[in-house]
Amino acid sequence: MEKQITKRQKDLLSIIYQYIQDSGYPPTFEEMREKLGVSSNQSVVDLLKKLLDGGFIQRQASEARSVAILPRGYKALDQPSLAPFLGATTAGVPAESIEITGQWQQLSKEVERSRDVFILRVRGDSMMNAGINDNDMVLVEHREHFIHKDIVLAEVDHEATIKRFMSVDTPPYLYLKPENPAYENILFKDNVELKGKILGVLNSGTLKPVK
Amino acid sequence: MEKQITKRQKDLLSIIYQYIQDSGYPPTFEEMREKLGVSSNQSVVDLLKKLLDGGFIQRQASEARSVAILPRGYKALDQPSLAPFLGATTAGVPAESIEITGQWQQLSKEVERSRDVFILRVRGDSMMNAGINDNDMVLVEHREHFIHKDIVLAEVDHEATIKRFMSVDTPPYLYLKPENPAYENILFKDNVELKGKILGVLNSGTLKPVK
DNA sequence: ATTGACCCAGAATAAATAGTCGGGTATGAT
DNA sequence: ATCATACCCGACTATTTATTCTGGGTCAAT
Repeated sequence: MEKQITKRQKDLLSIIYQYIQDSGYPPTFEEMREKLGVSSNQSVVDLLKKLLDGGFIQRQASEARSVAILPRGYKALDQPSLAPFLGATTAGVPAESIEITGQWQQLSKEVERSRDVFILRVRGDSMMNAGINDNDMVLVEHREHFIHKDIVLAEVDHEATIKRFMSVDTPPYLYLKPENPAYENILFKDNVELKGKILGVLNSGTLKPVK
Repeated sequence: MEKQITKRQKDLLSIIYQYIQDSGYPPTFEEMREKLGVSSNQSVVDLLKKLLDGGFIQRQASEARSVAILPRGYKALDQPSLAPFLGATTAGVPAESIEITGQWQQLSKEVERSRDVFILRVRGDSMMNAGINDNDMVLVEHREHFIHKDIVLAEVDHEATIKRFMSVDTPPYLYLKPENPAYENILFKDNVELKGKILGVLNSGTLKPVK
């Protein structure tokens, strides 16, 4: 059983989160102590230790303002994670043919928990029959699971590409299909990884869902 | 004429940006000095002063790791601005009826420079005939200028609301029109400010442009 | 009743960090 | 020529900040 966060730990975590939101950088021990409303910074030391052990935060010993909130910490706060996720998101997409131009991050817990979306610029015309053209910007959602006919961001031999995911009950069962007859299907081997689902195309101020 | 950023200043700005991306918090003078490849931290002091005067960064005197990059700094770097913009963006939208749930940020410089988009959750049904319903999430772009029939985010008496912007050549010339007969038109007086244009609705994983 | 998890007080110490002083060089404009 | 600007050097000081120490308290579970 995973260690649960306690009330007081959550207080501190929230203080750290708010401070970073407000100022752009983390608080000092003294500032945390003050906001916690205690008179000893030993309390801060103790609580930080717990948060650290619980995997809610990370920090560099002996370095000022070096605390950062980890994904688990954001989850404990029911807060969306913003900038800290950028690195993680883009790190998974070592694209040559696709240029990473931005990101968008999901938010409210009610609608779609753990939404994780980013934006790519498409290079190439392999999906033109699906309305995705060279130079288009597409909105991609990180996913683990896909269904038949999803348009997916795939990594083939460490090259990022966009194709339609096909799952049929005759051989070859699973393959990637370009929406352009000039290109060939791609069969699933261990060199194929699916990274996300294309939700829509962004162009000239409008957002068009893909089908 | 605005003060231009110099090569060396841009170097430092870039170092700060990268450091924050990597670690989640800003660097110390010493770290900046090292990355700049100089031997005196006076150099860092000088450069930071210039960046400060130029409006590229802000910081708290005598506080460790207190530097933050301002919008102008991001622009100088040709970088999209992420978290730092959240505060600025939301600050302009003191909404009661609309809950701010997130933001989406700027794309590539080539396509639409200075794009500035965020996400709201709609409260109320005054636009239901335009396909915008209670609880929907909408994508809003900050704008200064609007054309006839744009669906806009307006602030009326400091209350945020979404309506259709109407510009006709008979009185009352300019007004806001709800897409729901149960509501009344709103005429333009000095209590109305337009904040942005609604680009589309986000729901269950798809993005539907509004018309 | 005792233990351990959690939390707090008040201080002292050690280390990291920002800021200062008094220069120097090179470049381009007036 | 001299001035201003941008940038740099090296050593030093002042302040902020993290850490350690010594000693508590409560409360729930064993």
